[in-house]
Amino acid sequence: MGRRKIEMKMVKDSGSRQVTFSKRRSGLFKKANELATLCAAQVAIVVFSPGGKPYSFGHPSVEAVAERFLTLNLRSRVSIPRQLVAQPQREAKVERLNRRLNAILKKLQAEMKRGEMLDEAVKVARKRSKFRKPINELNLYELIEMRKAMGQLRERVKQRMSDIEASSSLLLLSKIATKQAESK
Amino acid sequence: MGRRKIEMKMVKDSGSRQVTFSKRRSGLFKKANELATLCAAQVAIVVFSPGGKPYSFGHPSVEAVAERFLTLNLRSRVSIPRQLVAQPQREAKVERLNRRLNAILKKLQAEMKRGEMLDEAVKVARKRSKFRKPINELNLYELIEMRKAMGQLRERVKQRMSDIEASSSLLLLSKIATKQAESK
DNA sequence: AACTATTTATAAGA
DNA sequence: TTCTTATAAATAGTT
Repeated sequence: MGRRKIEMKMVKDSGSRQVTFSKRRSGLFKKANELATLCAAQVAIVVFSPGGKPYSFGHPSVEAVAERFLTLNLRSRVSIPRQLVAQPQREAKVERLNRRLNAILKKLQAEMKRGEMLDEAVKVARKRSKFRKPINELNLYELIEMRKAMGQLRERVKQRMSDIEASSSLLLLSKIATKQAESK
Repeated sequence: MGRRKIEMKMVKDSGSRQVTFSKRRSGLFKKANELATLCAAQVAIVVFSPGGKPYSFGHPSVEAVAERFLTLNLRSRVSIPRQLVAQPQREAKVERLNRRLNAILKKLQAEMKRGEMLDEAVKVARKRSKFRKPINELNLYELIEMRKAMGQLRERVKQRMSDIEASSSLLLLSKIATKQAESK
């Protein structure tokens, strides 16, 4: 989009790279703003320049978009044939599965609450920093702690998901195996 | 940028809006990718469509942007003061988040239970098959449906998890950006 | 920061 | 959804 076509590789000259970054960053944010305006969409962007400076764009704000997932309206999109859904005749195994899933969800919930605690910690830290500028040691510590807890949270949630997946798959496999045995 | 210039206001027709969103979202992500490639920059984007569907772009990934930033900027010479980890001084906003989270988890749980309904359905089918051997059309159909529904359920849960991860990371990033701005 | 020759994105249409 | 194409917009190189 200019006098010449350029290769899609990192611009070598550091001066040009900075100029390109500046132009394209503002182009990107403009596009993001247009997308939000034209489509009533919410958009959040965070960019770090090659020099490590952070820039952000948010419509209505980065925080609002990030928090929106909490208000996502879950609709049931799985269509289950009516005749399959009927008969609420629960047996022992179903009950056990039910209890296990509930337990998992409780843990998930507890872990999510930890995430909120971090959010809160950051707010407290931000308030403190108003009285102790520039950024102080305490805030650095907090960031590190936050990062650690974030990572742990993510790992634990991933693990939980793989548990759920594994048990679902096993359940399905066992059913198929049973049906095959019956049909012989 | 097309056959005609358009006003920068929300596209009224919902169909056109969806088309515009789709095209511009991919354009935005392409631009983001170019920015990252040309400038060795790190970029993270989260977008919600007018219909509420979340989309994300990250280079190298939304999570990695957070990770690398913290690694580059924080020296490892710290021990974390205990008092930082928890100050349960809940504010109204945190409470709201908590309630939203609980609501979502309830829905997630409801979806999980739907998965269990399938389990039950298979048992019903199995009982039926005792009277109609070998395996009948209905059972095959049921199995196929079950497999499909299982897969969809799993995909949805995965998607939800990646939404949560992306949003968490963005939230963290925005906080860090704010903190840096404050410290200047 | 501005200026343009070009390239790229995309609105409308199929 | 995907493609085509006329046109608007972004931008690479220049001043």
